[in-house]
Amino acid sequence: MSRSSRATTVRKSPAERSAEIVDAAVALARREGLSAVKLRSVAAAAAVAPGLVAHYVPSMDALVATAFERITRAELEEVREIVLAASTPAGSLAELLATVFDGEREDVSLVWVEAWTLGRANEALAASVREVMDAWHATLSDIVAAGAESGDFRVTAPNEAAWHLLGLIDGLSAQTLVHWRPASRPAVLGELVERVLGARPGALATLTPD
Amino acid sequence: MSRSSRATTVRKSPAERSAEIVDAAVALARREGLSAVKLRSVAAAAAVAPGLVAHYVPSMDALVATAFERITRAELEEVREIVLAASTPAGSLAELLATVFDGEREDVSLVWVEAWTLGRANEALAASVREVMDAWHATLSDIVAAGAESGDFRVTAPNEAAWHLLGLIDGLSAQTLVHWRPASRPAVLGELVERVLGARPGALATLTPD
DNA sequence: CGACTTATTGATCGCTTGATCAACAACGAA
DNA sequence: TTCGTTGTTGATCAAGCGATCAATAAGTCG
Repeated sequence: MSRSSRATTVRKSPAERSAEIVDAAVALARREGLSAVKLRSVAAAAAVAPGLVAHYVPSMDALVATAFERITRAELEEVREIVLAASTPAGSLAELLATVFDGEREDVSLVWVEAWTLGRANEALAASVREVMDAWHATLSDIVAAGAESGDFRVTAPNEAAWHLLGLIDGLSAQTLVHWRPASRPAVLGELVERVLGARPGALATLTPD
Repeated sequence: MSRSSRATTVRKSPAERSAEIVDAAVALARREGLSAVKLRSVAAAAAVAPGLVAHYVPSMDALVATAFERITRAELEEVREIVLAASTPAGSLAELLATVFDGEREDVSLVWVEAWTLGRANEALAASVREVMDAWHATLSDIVAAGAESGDFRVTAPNEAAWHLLGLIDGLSAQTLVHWRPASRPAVLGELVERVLGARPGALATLTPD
């Protein structure tokens, strides 16, 4: 009864353990937000002593930035694949909006909104935020430009329209985060976006599957 | 040399002192954000002992919620007055957008974005957020509805269009907060909003004074 | 099997937070 | 002036944070 605890510890390779810790941080951030990524909570999630987390990570700020990057990059990649599967720019955009507003992305929305404020005290995070936002804008810009070229969209400034769309996506996501809006109404949203882009009415109608 | 300090304290009426403390919290939140509203920082800002802040306020969460409400209500009131001064719905909206995106509202944007996340752990704040968002939507909805009735706007769902506009405002504000976008380009923004509302091209042209 | 390397532990430090409370003193009343 | 009310102070508590580091033990190698 003297040497009570000290749960049988297993030694892993630094690479493996490091990956486990980052994975735990990512999972934690996805579940409870970036602000839940603490030294001790990550350690608990990775079933590891607090000191080990600090040992494998330069700082908690860096770990938070890494978690943000992993989560948001994965989301963007997912959306990109869906977009590429569509045959027309209008179809791409319809699928993109349907995906982003499918109501199952509150976790990622929370990560985004937290990142905007935490970035003020975490330079690494701020840099990541700018990076991923940039990538989002590029994706949207490509779609809008393609639609402008094909004639599906009638826009004079595809670049600015992409900003507009990104702002709209961010803003509506944040709104749903506050649980204050029942749920974005995709049908009306599609109609409004059609107008923004000068698309043929109904071009984004796939936003309402049925 | 024993009874060294104890800066000559002046006694004020509870009402006056309470107001000073709230004012200090509001000023602090406006300057450094809601997350800077701490027991000790507010005390310092009000030139008062930490204990006195706790004495006049039920909890720091409540004080943060109060500061949020004061700041955002004041902004909305300011915008409302500007809107009422315009003679047409299009003019109202043009003035509203010009005001909101005049580039001098980063302080309020920060307060909003922080409130969205802090609200998750501060029920009083969350309630205030929903309240003021509701008030914003009502203001926008009134303008859109008036424009629809006068024929200036061609919208089928004024209520939804107001959501759209509010989301856009919130999203673009958050973007500028990250300092990642040079500055929203009002000219293009106006054009895009005209499309959303089915307004005559140039109807919101006052967005670019010159 | 014993010795060495090193992954891992967990107590610990220093700091910040919100909150509490006994002691103090400013001001008006008597 | 003296007394009592009460506005005010600042030390203090408990909790939580990131980070550090001596001690420990798991795995490997001779």
